[in-house]
Amino acid sequence: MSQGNDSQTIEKILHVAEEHFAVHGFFASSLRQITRDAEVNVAAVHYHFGSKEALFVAVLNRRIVPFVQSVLCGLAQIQATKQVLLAEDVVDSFVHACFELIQSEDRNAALFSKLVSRLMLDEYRQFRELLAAQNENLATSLLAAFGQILPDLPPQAVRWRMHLTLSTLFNAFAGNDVLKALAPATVVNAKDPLQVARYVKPFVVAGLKAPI
Amino acid sequence: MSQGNDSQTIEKILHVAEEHFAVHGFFASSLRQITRDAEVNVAAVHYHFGSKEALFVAVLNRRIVPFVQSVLCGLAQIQATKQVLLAEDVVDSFVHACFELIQSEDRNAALFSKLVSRLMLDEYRQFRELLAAQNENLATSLLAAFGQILPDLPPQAVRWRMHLTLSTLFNAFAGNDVLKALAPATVVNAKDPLQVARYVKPFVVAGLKAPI
DNA sequence: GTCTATAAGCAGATAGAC
DNA sequence: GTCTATCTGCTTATAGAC
Repeated sequence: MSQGNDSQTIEKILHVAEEHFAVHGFFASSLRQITRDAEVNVAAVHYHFGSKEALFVAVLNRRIVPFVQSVLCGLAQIQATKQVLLAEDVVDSFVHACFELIQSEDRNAALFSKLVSRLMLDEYRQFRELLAAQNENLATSLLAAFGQILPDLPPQAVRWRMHLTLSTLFNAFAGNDVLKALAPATVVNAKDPLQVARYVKPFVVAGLKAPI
Repeated sequence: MSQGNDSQTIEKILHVAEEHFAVHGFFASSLRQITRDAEVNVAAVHYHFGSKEALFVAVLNRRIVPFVQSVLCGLAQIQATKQVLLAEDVVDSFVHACFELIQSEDRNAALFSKLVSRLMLDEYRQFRELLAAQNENLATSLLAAFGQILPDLPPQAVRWRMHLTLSTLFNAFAGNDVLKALAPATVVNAKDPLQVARYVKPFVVAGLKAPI
């Protein structure tokens, strides 16, 4: 019990760092700005986490475990009550997991999608390896589920449908907006998760069930 | 005619900078690395472009103008021969424009999708404004085209379908791969544009035509 | 137009007092 | 566990010789 109020410090750092990493990315975020906003000392990051990279991994790991569990639980529940798994079911369990993050008390939990979008885009190899190690379960279970809902497609096509579905969902919930880059006048409200869910669900479900 | 071989220098800088910005992002790229790889002097960037930000804008502008023209020409051609515009037509004209970049002599042209993906994700406000000014034509024409192929949907839903379609297409051609982040074993070959086109086209066409 | 040298600042990381 | 002070290195940008 030799610790002081370090858990507060750790939480404050994780909270602010998550925001900075999600909004500005890993390289554009600086520990100095993060610790200033979190109102902790600069040295605290190195004391508690060891390095900037280790802090980034900690930020990701805090969200990914509950997220994966949420998706897998949702899938298991549906599979227990239904005999035939539908495309809608898989998409719903994923969307539901996103909403659990969004409606969490910790409002920054909603930034998880944006962090995952960054992992897709950037060349964070060292981080990917860490994540991949933790998520073989999710990928295996999801792939099995996608195989069930698309029994007529060859394995390669099933993987592509899964890839496109997850990319589209993560990017949609990340609140990214192409139209904003192309023409601000025609913008949609990509930041509102209720809107996102309403419009993205029919889109990916239809994409999943598309004929070959 | 007082210029020496400056056009070569400018081209070399643009070429290497595009690669660095697309792969590592704006902030993680440094002018020193870019000029080292381009085998030009560090000061050349400031002499020819003025600043790192101005270089980034120049890199984007070099691709966006021909891309927009390509999409709009494709659309106009289809509209000239057909009376009824289909979802497939709009997707095809977009995919075709991506392929023109990919099959260009300048192999780095293919990185354009990755750059746009970054613009969606990152908070490059100053760059967005510059791009938006140049692309009102594209957005207006595309929105009209999407309205034609989805006559039964309310305007809000049409904007969302367009948003989801363009996001999915740009991200797909960017070669990003969620599965790689989640589980390397189940990976698809997201870097091969032929594969991308083959699997993304039916996906987004079905998403576009989804019932409400 | 190209180059060197240098300015001015911020980054991550660490040592050591308290 | 917290803090200050500092080290080392890299960044963008510029001034001025050639």
